[in-house]
Amino acid sequence: MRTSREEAARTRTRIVETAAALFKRDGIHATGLAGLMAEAGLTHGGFYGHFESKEHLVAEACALGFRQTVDRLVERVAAVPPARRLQAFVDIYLSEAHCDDPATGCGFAALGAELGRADPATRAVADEALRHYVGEIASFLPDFAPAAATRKARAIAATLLGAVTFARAVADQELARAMLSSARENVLAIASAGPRVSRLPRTRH
Amino acid sequence: MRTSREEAARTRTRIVETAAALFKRDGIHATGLAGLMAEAGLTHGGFYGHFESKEHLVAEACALGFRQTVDRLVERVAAVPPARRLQAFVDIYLSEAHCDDPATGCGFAALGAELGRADPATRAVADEALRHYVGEIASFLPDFAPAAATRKARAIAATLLGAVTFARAVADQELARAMLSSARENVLAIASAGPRVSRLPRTRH
DNA sequence: TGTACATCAGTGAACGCGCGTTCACTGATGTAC
DNA sequence: TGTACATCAGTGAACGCGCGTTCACTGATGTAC
Repeated sequence: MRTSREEAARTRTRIVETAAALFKRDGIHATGLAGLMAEAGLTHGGFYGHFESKEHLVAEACALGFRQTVDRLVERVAAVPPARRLQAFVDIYLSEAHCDDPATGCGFAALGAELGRADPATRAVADEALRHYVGEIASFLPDFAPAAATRKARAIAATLLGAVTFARAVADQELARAMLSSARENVLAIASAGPRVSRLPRTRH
Repeated sequence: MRTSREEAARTRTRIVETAAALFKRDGIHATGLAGLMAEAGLTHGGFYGHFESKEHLVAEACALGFRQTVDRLVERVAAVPPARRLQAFVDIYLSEAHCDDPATGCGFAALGAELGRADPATRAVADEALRHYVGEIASFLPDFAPAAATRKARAIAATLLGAVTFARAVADQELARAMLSSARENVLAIASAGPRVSRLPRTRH
Protein backbone atom coordinates (compact mmCIF):
# COMPACT_ATOMS: atom_id res chain seq x y z
CA MET A 1 0.00 0.00 0.00
CA ARG A 2 2.22 2.75 -1.31
CA THR A 3 1.34 6.33 -0.32
CA SER A 4 2.18 9.51 -2.21
CA ARG A 5 5.55 11.22 -1.86
CA GLU A 6 4.04 14.15 0.01
CA GLU A 7 2.34 11.71 2.38
CA ALA A 8 5.62 9.84 2.85
CA ALA A 9 7.43 13.08 3.68
CA ARG A 10 4.71 13.88 6.21
CA THR A 11 5.08 10.38 7.68
CA ARG A 12 8.80 10.92 8.08
CA THR A 13 8.25 14.23 9.86
CA ARG A 14 5.67 12.59 12.10
CA ILE A 15 8.15 9.89 13.10
CA VAL A 16 10.78 12.50 14.01
CA GLU A 17 8.26 14.54 16.01
CA THR A 18 6.98 11.47 17.83
CA ALA A 19 10.56 10.40 18.54
CA ALA A 20 11.49 13.83 19.94
CA ALA A 21 8.55 13.67 22.37
CA LEU A 22 9.08 10.02 23.42
CA PHE A 23 12.84 10.36 23.79
CA LYS A 24 12.29 13.39 26.02
CA ARG A 25 9.53 11.69 28.00
CA ASP A 26 11.03 8.20 28.48
CA GLY A 27 14.69 8.56 27.54
CA ILE A 28 16.43 7.54 24.33
CA HIS A 29 17.56 4.08 25.40
CA ALA A 30 14.21 3.22 26.98
CA THR A 31 12.24 4.11 23.84
CA GLY A 32 11.84 1.17 21.46
CA LEU A 33 11.31 1.57 17.73
CA ALA A 34 8.21 -0.64 17.65
CA GLY A 35 6.43 1.44 20.28
CA LEU A 36 7.60 4.64 18.68
CA MET A 37 6.29 3.63 15.24
CA ALA A 38 2.99 2.50 16.77
CA GLU A 39 2.69 5.89 18.51
CA ALA A 40 3.16 7.47 15.08
CA GLY A 41 0.37 5.25 13.71
CA LEU A 42 2.63 2.90 11.73
CA THR A 43 4.03 -0.61 11.92
CA HIS A 44 7.70 -0.94 12.80
CA GLY A 45 8.75 -2.58 9.54
CA GLY A 46 8.63 0.70 7.66
CA PHE A 47 11.17 2.39 9.87
CA TYR A 48 14.20 1.54 7.74
CA GLY A 49 12.58 3.00 4.68
CA HIS A 50 12.97 6.39 6.36
CA PHE A 51 16.09 6.06 8.52
CA GLU A 52 19.36 4.20 8.29
CA SER A 53 19.36 3.28 11.98
CA LYS A 54 17.99 4.30 15.38
CA GLU A 55 21.08 6.45 15.91
CA HIS A 56 20.30 8.46 12.78
CA LEU A 57 16.78 9.09 14.07
CA VAL A 58 18.18 10.08 17.47
CA ALA A 59 20.32 12.79 15.89
CA GLU A 60 17.37 14.13 13.87
CA ALA A 61 14.92 13.95 16.76
CA CYS A 62 17.36 15.77 19.04
CA ALA A 63 17.88 18.47 16.44
CA LEU A 64 14.11 18.95 16.26
CA GLY A 65 13.67 18.72 20.02
CA PHE A 66 16.31 21.34 20.74
CA ARG A 67 15.03 23.65 17.99
CA GLN A 68 11.43 23.37 19.23
CA THR A 69 12.52 24.16 22.79
CA VAL A 70 14.26 27.38 21.84
CA ASP A 71 11.68 28.43 19.25
CA ARG A 72 8.78 27.98 21.66
CA LEU A 73 10.54 29.93 24.37
CA VAL A 74 11.50 32.75 22.04
CA GLU A 75 7.95 32.93 20.74
CA ARG A 76 6.41 33.15 24.19
CA VAL A 77 8.97 35.65 25.42
CA ALA A 78 8.73 37.89 22.33
CA ALA A 79 5.32 39.10 23.52
CA VAL A 80 6.92 40.60 26.64
CA PRO A 81 8.65 44.03 26.74
CA PRO A 82 12.43 43.63 26.27
CA ALA A 83 13.29 44.67 29.83
CA ARG A 84 11.20 41.80 31.25
CA ARG A 85 12.11 39.08 28.80
CA LEU A 86 14.74 37.39 30.92
CA GLN A 87 12.37 37.19 33.86
CA ALA A 88 9.58 35.84 31.69
CA PHE A 89 11.92 33.24 30.21
CA VAL A 90 13.16 32.16 33.63
CA ASP A 91 9.61 31.92 34.98
CA ILE A 92 8.54 29.69 32.10
CA TYR A 93 11.60 27.47 32.34
CA LEU A 94 11.37 27.04 36.10
CA SER A 95 7.59 26.55 36.13
CA GLU A 96 6.06 23.40 37.55
CA ALA A 97 4.32 22.95 34.21
CA HIS A 98 7.72 22.60 32.55
CA CYS A 99 8.95 20.19 35.22
CA ASP A 100 5.81 18.09 34.85
CA ASP A 101 5.96 17.77 31.06
CA PRO A 102 9.40 16.79 29.80
CA ALA A 103 8.00 15.69 26.42
CA THR A 104 7.30 19.27 25.30
CA GLY A 105 10.02 20.94 27.38
CA CYS A 106 13.74 21.58 27.18
CA GLY A 107 15.56 18.79 25.36
CA PHE A 108 18.75 19.25 27.30
CA ALA A 109 16.91 18.86 30.62
CA ALA A 110 14.90 15.89 29.39
CA LEU A 111 17.81 13.93 27.90
CA GLY A 112 20.46 15.13 30.31
CA ALA A 113 23.29 12.69 30.89
CA GLU A 114 22.13 10.48 28.03
CA LEU A 115 23.44 13.08 25.58
CA GLY A 116 26.94 12.58 26.95
CA ARG A 117 26.68 8.92 25.87
CA ALA A 118 25.18 9.65 22.44
CA ASP A 119 27.06 9.23 19.17
CA PRO A 120 29.17 12.09 17.75
CA ALA A 121 26.48 13.19 15.27
CA THR A 122 23.97 13.75 18.06
CA ARG A 123 26.52 15.54 20.20
CA ALA A 124 27.40 17.80 17.29
CA VAL A 125 23.69 18.66 17.08
CA ALA A 126 23.89 19.56 20.77
CA ASP A 127 26.82 21.91 20.02
CA GLU A 128 24.85 23.99 17.60
CA ALA A 129 21.69 23.94 19.68
CA LEU A 130 23.52 25.08 22.80
CA ARG A 131 25.24 27.96 20.95
CA HIS A 132 21.91 29.09 19.54
CA TYR A 133 20.20 28.75 22.92
CA VAL A 134 22.92 30.71 24.74
CA GLY A 135 22.70 33.38 22.04
CA GLU A 136 18.97 33.76 22.68
CA ILE A 137 19.46 34.07 26.42
CA ALA A 138 22.26 36.60 25.86
CA SER A 139 19.80 38.67 23.80
CA PHE A 140 17.73 39.01 26.99
CA LEU A 141 20.76 40.73 28.59
CA PRO A 142 21.17 43.82 26.38
CA ASP A 143 22.73 45.86 29.18
CA PHE A 144 25.96 43.88 29.07
CA ALA A 145 28.80 43.76 26.57
CA PRO A 146 28.35 40.79 24.22
CA ALA A 147 31.13 38.66 25.70
CA ALA A 148 29.92 39.22 29.27
CA ALA A 149 26.32 38.60 28.24
CA THR A 150 27.35 35.31 26.64
CA ARG A 151 29.16 34.17 29.76
CA LYS A 152 26.19 35.09 31.93
CA ALA A 153 23.86 33.36 29.49
CA ARG A 154 25.89 30.14 29.73
CA ALA A 155 25.71 30.22 33.52
CA ILE A 156 21.98 30.93 33.39
CA ALA A 157 21.40 28.02 30.99
CA ALA A 158 23.35 25.75 33.35
CA THR A 159 21.48 26.91 36.47
CA LEU A 160 18.08 26.41 34.83
CA LEU A 161 18.98 22.97 33.50
CA GLY A 162 20.36 21.87 36.86
CA ALA A 163 17.38 23.21 38.81
CA VAL A 164 14.83 21.41 36.64
CA THR A 165 16.90 18.20 36.76
CA PHE A 166 16.97 18.31 40.57
CA ALA A 167 13.29 19.27 40.77
CA ARG A 168 12.33 16.29 38.60
CA ALA A 169 14.67 13.91 40.45
CA VAL A 170 13.44 14.41 43.98
CA ALA A 171 10.26 12.90 45.41
CA ASP A 172 9.53 15.74 47.83
CA GLN A 173 7.62 18.46 45.98
CA GLU A 174 8.47 21.06 48.58
CA LEU A 175 12.17 20.42 48.04
CA ALA A 176 11.58 20.66 44.29
CA ARG A 177 9.86 24.03 44.67
CA ALA A 178 12.63 25.29 46.95
CA MET A 179 15.19 24.35 44.30
CA LEU A 180 13.23 26.14 41.57
CA SER A 181 12.75 29.30 43.61
CA SER A 182 16.38 29.43 44.77
CA ALA A 183 17.51 29.04 41.17
CA ARG A 184 15.15 31.79 40.02
CA GLU A 185 16.39 34.20 42.69
CA ASN A 186 20.04 33.62 41.87
CA VAL A 187 19.61 33.63 38.10
CA LEU A 188 18.04 37.06 38.33
CA ALA A 189 20.96 38.10 40.55
CA ILE A 190 23.41 36.89 37.90
CA ALA A 191 21.48 38.87 35.31
CA SER A 192 21.72 42.11 37.24
CA ALA A 193 25.22 41.81 38.73
CA GLY A 194 28.32 43.51 37.37
CA PRO A 195 29.03 46.47 35.13
CA ARG A 196 26.46 47.47 32.51
CA VAL A 197 27.68 48.33 29.05
CA SER A 198 26.04 51.77 29.18
CA ARG A 199 27.96 52.77 32.29
CA LEU A 200 31.18 50.88 32.09
CA PRO A 201 31.91 49.44 28.67
CA ARG A 202 34.33 46.61 29.02
CA THR A 203 35.90 44.07 26.68
CA ARG A 204 36.43 40.41 27.55
CA HIS A 205 39.33 39.79 29.90
CA MET B 1 29.83 -23.65 46.58
CA ARG B 2 28.62 -21.77 49.58
CA THR B 3 30.85 -18.96 50.93
CA SER B 4 30.96 -17.63 54.48
CA ARG B 5 28.51 -15.03 55.74
CA GLU B 6 31.21 -12.36 55.93
CA GLU B 7 32.21 -13.17 52.36
CA ALA B 8 28.58 -12.98 51.27
CA ALA B 9 28.20 -9.57 52.91
CA ARG B 10 31.32 -8.40 51.09
CA THR B 11 29.90 -9.77 47.83
CA ARG B 12 26.73 -7.79 48.35
CA THR B 13 28.69 -4.60 49.00
CA ARG B 14 30.77 -5.25 45.89
CA ILE B 15 27.63 -5.60 43.77
CA VAL B 16 26.27 -2.28 45.06
CA GLU B 17 29.60 -0.53 44.46
CA THR B 18 29.91 -1.97 40.96
CA ALA B 19 26.31 -0.97 40.23
CA ALA B 20 26.89 2.60 41.40
CA ALA B 21 29.86 2.94 39.05
CA LEU B 22 28.20 1.27 36.04
CA PHE B 23 24.89 3.10 36.46
CA LYS B 24 26.80 6.40 36.57
CA ARG B 25 29.00 5.46 33.61
CA ASP B 26 26.42 3.88 31.27
CA GLY B 27 23.05 4.87 32.70
CA ILE B 28 20.65 2.78 34.77
CA HIS B 29 18.49 1.46 31.93
CA ALA B 30 21.48 0.64 29.73
CA THR B 31 23.21 -1.41 32.45
CA GLY B 32 22.20 -5.08 32.39
CA LEU B 33 22.32 -7.32 35.44
CA ALA B 34 24.37 -10.04 33.72
CA GLY B 35 27.13 -7.60 32.74
CA LEU B 36 26.99 -5.96 36.13
CA MET B 37 27.37 -9.27 37.98
CA ALA B 38 30.20 -10.30 35.65
CA GLU B 39 31.94 -6.98 36.39
CA ALA B 40 31.63 -7.86 40.08
CA GLY B 41 33.22 -11.26 39.37
CA LEU B 42 30.01 -13.29 39.72
CA THR B 43 27.47 -15.10 37.57
CA HIS B 44 24.08 -13.47 37.18
CA GLY B 45 22.11 -16.27 38.82
CA GLY B 46 23.17 -15.19 42.28
CA PHE B 47 21.71 -11.74 41.98
CA TYR B 48 18.33 -12.56 43.51
CA GLY B 49 19.96 -14.04 46.55
CA HIS B 50 21.03 -10.50 47.42
CA PHE B 51 18.31 -8.25 45.97
CA GLU B 52 14.59 -8.50 45.42
CA SER B 53 14.76 -6.83 42.00
CA LYS B 54 16.83 -4.51 39.85
CA GLU B 55 14.83 -1.57 41.20
CA HIS B 56 15.86 -2.39 44.75
CA LEU B 57 19.51 -2.43 43.68
CA VAL B 58 19.03 0.88 41.87
CA ALA B 59 17.82 2.55 45.07
CA GLU B 60 20.76 1.16 47.06
CA ALA B 61 23.33 1.95 44.40
CA CYS B 62 22.05 5.51 44.10
CA ALA B 63 22.20 5.95 47.85
CA LEU B 64 25.83 4.82 47.80
CA GLY B 65 26.66 6.84 44.69
CA PHE B 66 25.26 10.06 46.13
CA ARG B 67 26.93 9.48 49.51
CA GLN B 68 30.30 8.78 47.89
CA THR B 69 30.06 11.93 45.80
CA VAL B 70 29.49 14.20 48.76
CA ASP B 71 31.92 12.37 51.07
CA ARG B 72 34.75 12.52 48.55
CA LEU B 73 34.19 16.21 47.92
CA VAL B 74 34.02 17.05 51.60
CA GLU B 75 37.18 15.08 52.24
CA ARG B 76 39.15 16.83 49.50
CA VAL B 77 37.86 20.26 50.45
CA ALA B 78 38.48 19.78 54.19
CA ALA B 79 42.23 20.15 53.59
CA VAL B 80 41.70 23.71 52.32
CA PRO B 81 41.38 26.77 54.61
CA PRO B 82 37.69 27.56 55.23
CA ALA B 83 37.75 30.81 53.26
CA ARG B 84 38.80 28.98 50.10
CA ARG B 85 36.64 25.89 50.42
CA LEU B 86 33.89 26.99 48.09
CA GLN B 87 36.38 27.84 45.36
CA ALA B 88 38.19 24.52 45.84
CA PHE B 89 34.88 22.66 45.66
CA VAL B 90 33.80 24.48 42.52
CA ASP B 91 37.19 23.87 40.86
CA ILE B 92 36.98 20.14 41.55
CA TYR B 93 33.37 19.86 40.39
CA LEU B 94 33.93 21.82 37.18
CA SER B 95 37.25 20.14 36.36
CA GLU B 96 37.71 18.30 33.08
CA ALA B 97 38.72 15.27 35.17
CA HIS B 98 35.21 15.22 36.68
CA CYS B 99 33.57 15.65 33.27
CA ASP B 100 35.67 12.83 31.82
CA ASP B 101 34.89 10.30 34.56
CA PRO B 102 31.19 10.07 35.41
CA ALA B 103 31.65 6.69 37.14
CA THR B 104 33.44 8.23 40.12
CA GLY B 105 31.81 11.66 39.92
CA CYS B 106 28.57 13.33 40.96
CA GLY B 107 25.66 10.91 40.87
CA PHE B 108 23.12 13.60 40.08
CA ALA B 109 25.14 14.74 37.05
CA ALA B 110 25.76 11.17 35.88
CA LEU B 111 22.16 9.94 36.19
CA GLY B 112 20.47 13.24 35.43
CA ALA B 113 17.05 12.94 33.85
CA GLU B 114 16.95 9.19 34.51
CA LEU B 115 16.35 9.94 38.20
CA GLY B 116 13.12 11.71 37.31
CA ARG B 117 11.89 8.41 35.81
CA ALA B 118 13.07 6.23 38.70
CA ASP B 119 10.74 4.59 41.20
CA PRO B 120 9.64 6.44 44.37
CA ALA B 121 12.19 4.67 46.61
CA THR B 122 15.09 5.89 44.47
CA ARG B 123 13.68 9.40 44.28
CA ALA B 124 13.28 9.46 48.06
CA VAL B 125 16.99 8.59 48.26
CA ALA B 126 17.62 11.59 46.02
CA ASP B 127 15.68 13.81 48.45
CA GLU B 128 17.92 13.02 51.35
CA ALA B 129 21.10 13.15 49.29
CA LEU B 130 20.23 16.56 47.85
CA ARG B 131 19.45 18.02 51.27
CA HIS B 132 22.74 16.72 52.62
CA TYR B 133 24.65 17.98 49.59
CA VAL B 134 23.09 21.45 49.77
CA GLY B 135 23.91 21.55 53.49
CA GLU B 136 27.56 20.85 52.74
CA ILE B 137 27.71 23.58 50.11
CA ALA B 138 25.98 26.00 52.49
CA SER B 139 28.73 25.27 55.04
CA PHE B 140 31.18 26.75 52.52
CA LEU B 141 29.22 30.03 52.74
CA PRO B 142 29.68 30.95 56.43
CA ASP B 143 29.34 34.67 55.75
CA PHE B 144 25.63 34.39 55.03
CA ALA B 145 22.65 33.78 57.27
CA PRO B 146 21.67 30.10 57.17
CA ALA B 147 18.52 30.53 55.06
CA ALA B 148 20.31 32.73 52.51
CA ALA B 149 23.27 30.34 52.44
CA THR B 150 20.93 27.43 51.75
CA ARG B 151 19.25 29.25 48.88
CA LYS B 152 22.61 30.18 47.40
CA ALA B 153 23.81 26.59 47.89
CA ARG B 154 20.81 25.25 45.95
CA ALA B 155 21.50 27.61 43.06
CA ILE B 156 25.18 26.66 43.12
CA ALA B 157 24.35 22.95 43.06
CA ALA B 158 22.05 23.56 40.09
CA THR B 159 24.60 25.61 38.17
CA LEU B 160 27.35 23.03 38.67
CA LEU B 161 25.09 20.14 37.66
CA GLY B 162 23.88 21.97 34.57
CA ALA B 163 27.36 23.04 33.51
CA VAL B 164 28.77 19.50 33.72
CA THR B 165 25.72 18.10 31.91
CA PHE B 166 26.20 20.58 29.05
CA ALA B 167 29.97 20.05 29.00
CA ARG B 168 29.49 16.29 28.69
CA ALA B 169 26.73 16.62 26.09
CA VAL B 170 28.51 18.75 23.52
CA ALA B 171 31.09 17.43 21.05
CA ASP B 172 33.11 20.65 20.87
CA GLN B 173 35.61 20.68 23.73
CA GLU B 174 36.10 24.42 23.46
CA LEU B 175 32.38 24.98 23.98
CA ALA B 176 32.52 22.59 26.93
CA ARG B 177 35.38 24.54 28.51
CA ALA B 178 33.59 27.84 27.90
CA MET B 179 30.52 26.45 29.70
CA LEU B 180 32.61 25.29 32.67
CA SER B 181 34.48 28.58 33.00
CA SER B 182 31.32 30.70 32.66
CA ALA B 183 29.65 28.58 35.34
CA ARG B 184 32.68 28.93 37.63
CA GLU B 185 32.76 32.70 37.24
CA ASN B 186 29.07 33.12 37.99
CA VAL B 187 28.98 30.62 40.85
CA LEU B 188 31.69 32.58 42.60
CA ALA B 189 29.68 35.75 41.93
CA ILE B 190 26.61 34.15 43.55
CA ALA B 191 28.77 33.20 46.52
CA SER B 192 29.99 36.73 47.10
CA ALA B 193 26.84 38.73 46.22
CA GLY B 194 24.43 40.17 48.71
CA PRO B 195 24.55 41.07 52.39
CA ARG B 196 26.94 39.24 54.69
CA VAL B 197 25.69 38.13 58.07
CA SER B 198 28.50 39.99 59.85
CA ARG B 199 27.51 43.32 58.33
CA LEU B 200 23.84 43.05 57.67
CA PRO B 201 22.15 40.20 59.49
CA ARG B 202 18.96 39.34 57.74
CA THR B 203 16.28 36.74 58.21
CA ARG B 204 14.56 34.89 55.39
CA HIS B 205 12.01 36.97 53.57
C1' DT C 1 -6.22 11.61 -21.87
C1' DG C 2 -6.00 6.44 -21.23
C1' DT C 3 -3.59 2.30 -20.52
C1' DA C 4 0.38 -0.84 -18.99
C1' DC C 5 3.98 -1.25 -16.17
C1' DA C 6 7.65 -0.02 -12.79
C1' DT C 7 8.38 1.98 -8.43
C1' DC C 8 8.33 2.04 -3.69
C1' DA C 9 5.74 3.38 1.10
C1' DG C 10 4.13 0.73 4.33
C1' DT C 11 2.94 -4.24 6.24
C1' DG C 12 3.81 -8.06 9.14
C1' DA C 13 6.54 -12.14 10.07
C1' DA C 14 10.97 -13.41 11.31
C1' DC C 15 16.23 -13.05 12.69
C1' DG C 16 19.56 -13.29 16.70
C1' DC C 17 20.38 -11.13 20.93
C1' DG C 18 20.30 -9.37 25.63
C1' DC C 19 17.00 -8.21 29.01
C1' DG C 20 15.02 -9.30 34.05
C1' DT C 21 13.83 -13.21 36.44
C1' DT C 22 13.47 -18.27 37.97
C1' DC C 23 15.15 -22.61 39.42
C1' DA C 24 17.46 -27.15 40.09
C1' DC C 25 21.81 -27.99 41.53
C1' DT C 26 26.64 -27.94 43.98
C1' DG C 27 29.49 -28.02 47.71
C1' DA C 28 31.58 -25.26 51.45
C1' DT C 29 29.84 -23.21 55.76
C1' DG C 30 27.43 -23.40 59.99
C1' DT C 31 25.19 -26.19 63.57
C1' DA C 32 23.69 -29.96 66.59
C1' DC C 33 25.07 -33.78 69.05
C1' DT D 1 37.00 -31.75 69.77
C1' DG D 2 34.97 -34.81 65.99
C1' DT D 3 31.29 -36.26 63.19
C1' DA D 4 26.71 -36.00 60.59
C1' DC D 5 23.63 -33.21 58.68
C1' DA D 6 21.11 -28.92 57.42
C1' DT D 7 21.77 -24.55 55.41
C1' DC D 8 22.43 -21.52 51.81
C1' DA D 9 25.94 -18.50 48.62
C1' DG D 10 26.89 -18.91 44.23
C1' DT D 11 26.46 -21.55 39.49
C1' DG D 12 24.64 -22.09 35.01
C1' DA D 13 20.78 -23.34 32.11
C1' DA D 14 16.39 -21.85 30.98
C1' DC D 15 11.86 -18.81 30.82
C1' DG D 16 9.22 -15.28 28.05
C1' DC D 17 9.82 -10.84 26.25
C1' DG D 18 11.17 -6.71 23.72
C1' DC D 19 15.07 -4.98 21.42
C1' DG D 20 17.18 -3.30 16.60
C1' DT D 21 17.18 -4.95 12.17
C1' DT D 22 15.90 -7.62 7.77
C1' DC D 23 12.97 -9.10 4.18
C1' DA D 24 9.30 -10.99 1.10
C1' DC D 25 5.19 -9.08 0.04
C1' DT D 26 1.09 -5.77 -1.17
C1' DG D 27 -1.06 -2.46 -3.71
C1' DA D 28 -1.48 2.56 -4.56
C1' DT D 29 1.43 6.02 -6.82
C1' DG D 30 4.18 7.67 -10.49
C1' DT D 31 5.75 7.19 -15.27
C1' DA D 32 6.18 5.97 -20.17
C1' DC D 33 3.86 5.38 -24.25
